Amino acid sequence: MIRLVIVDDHPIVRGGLRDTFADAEDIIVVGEAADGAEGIERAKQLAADVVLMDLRMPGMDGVAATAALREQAPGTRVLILTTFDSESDVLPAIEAGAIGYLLKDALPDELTRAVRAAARGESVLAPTVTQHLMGQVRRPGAGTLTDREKQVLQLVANGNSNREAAKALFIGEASIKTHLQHIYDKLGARDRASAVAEGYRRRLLT
Amino acid sequence: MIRLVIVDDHPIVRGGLRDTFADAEDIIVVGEAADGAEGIERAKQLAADVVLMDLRMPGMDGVAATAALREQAPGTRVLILTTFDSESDVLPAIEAGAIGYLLKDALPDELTRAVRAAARGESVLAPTVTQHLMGQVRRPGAGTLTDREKQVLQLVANGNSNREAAKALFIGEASIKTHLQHIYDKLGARDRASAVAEGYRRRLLT
DNA sequence: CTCACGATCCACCGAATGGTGGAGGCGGGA
DNA sequence: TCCCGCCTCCACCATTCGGTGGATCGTGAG
Repeated sequence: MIRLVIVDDHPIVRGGLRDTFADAEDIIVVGEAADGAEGIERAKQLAADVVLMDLRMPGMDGVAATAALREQAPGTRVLILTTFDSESDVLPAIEAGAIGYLLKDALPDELTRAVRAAARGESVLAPTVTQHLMGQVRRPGAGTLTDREKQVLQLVANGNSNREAAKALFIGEASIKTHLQHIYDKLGARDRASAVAEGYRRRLLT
Repeated sequence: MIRLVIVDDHPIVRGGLRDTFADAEDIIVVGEAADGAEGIERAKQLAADVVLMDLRMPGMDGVAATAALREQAPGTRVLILTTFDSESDVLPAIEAGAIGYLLKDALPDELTRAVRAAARGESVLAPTVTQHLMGQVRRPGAGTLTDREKQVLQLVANGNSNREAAKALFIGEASIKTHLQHIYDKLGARDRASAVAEGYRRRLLT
């Protein structure tokens, strides 16, 4: 019998999931939670085998909760179930130790199979998620900005010219230009506008 | 008896909603659909009183479906139920003729009450949505980009130069520059980079 | 009909940007 | 210890961009 805990801030989604697993005889939903912190508590208390975790939640989000669970309850598998499959969501979740990543448009049947696979320690990924992962390994290192580069990009996003950004960081204009060149390389951007766009897509900017 | 149709592309959400309304004796879920076009069909066929509509769906989205329903079945009330409450989602939905706008973190009880209100022709808005609406009436016009301007901004965000954007839209480079000037004015941006940033913050860009 | 608005286009100018190819210093990990 | 990544800075140049002040045309609302 697989002991499952559902973590999602939407009551409606929790209801739908509970319903889905009602039909599976080998899966029992032992608990629910509406945010990450609560989810960790439930998973530990109830000795969950698998945690079905949403990523975007108020309070402690899914990534943080996943990482915490990996430490505090290494035997529990975390299966991400979310609406989004952007690179910026997938990678942190996998790094945090999620064993699988599904999208909410998954059919109930896929879901139960994924939970069983997760309980066995197997990885289940939605097809589009696989794409993102492959894209990532092909250019290792690329795509991660240094702290300084993030600062520069943020200043540029806020409408600062190179000169203004330089003053703000107490460095020369030339350095800003160099940082920007590196940012363009890493993000695959052609100019500051597309770099800012990529920054938002990858959630590097606010 | 209120005849309800549920339109959402996530089977899980549909299940949860069906469940929610199973307890309400005066509401009967007569149909479901996974996208806007299907939703319109169901609503017309089944003479729905209220349609519970998600905004973000593959194929025909919720806004387009809402607008179409207002024309083809004026007696049917459309109640938006979605995850997002950003200005760019709320306003088009209201303009398209939705009678209410709820978020998916609503409690089951709120949901049934909202459906009853919608059936009576009353407007129900989630509190945060009300904020957005109020914010909008205070500065009319400003902050809303025209379709063309959105296209231009998207192209710029994707790294196109003015010349490239012009070719893509089959117009002159001068027009791109004019559009950009208007975009800067409306968004309070100084250059294309900050305009793109504002575009993402206001969820005008993908 | 008239007005407002959106979309299209024009010219000119200074300033900013992007591209290239360097350079040195500094700190952490192999 | 040495190497690599990161941050800093330099010069030169073509291209692009932003600012300004116009203009015409079509459409839909009043």
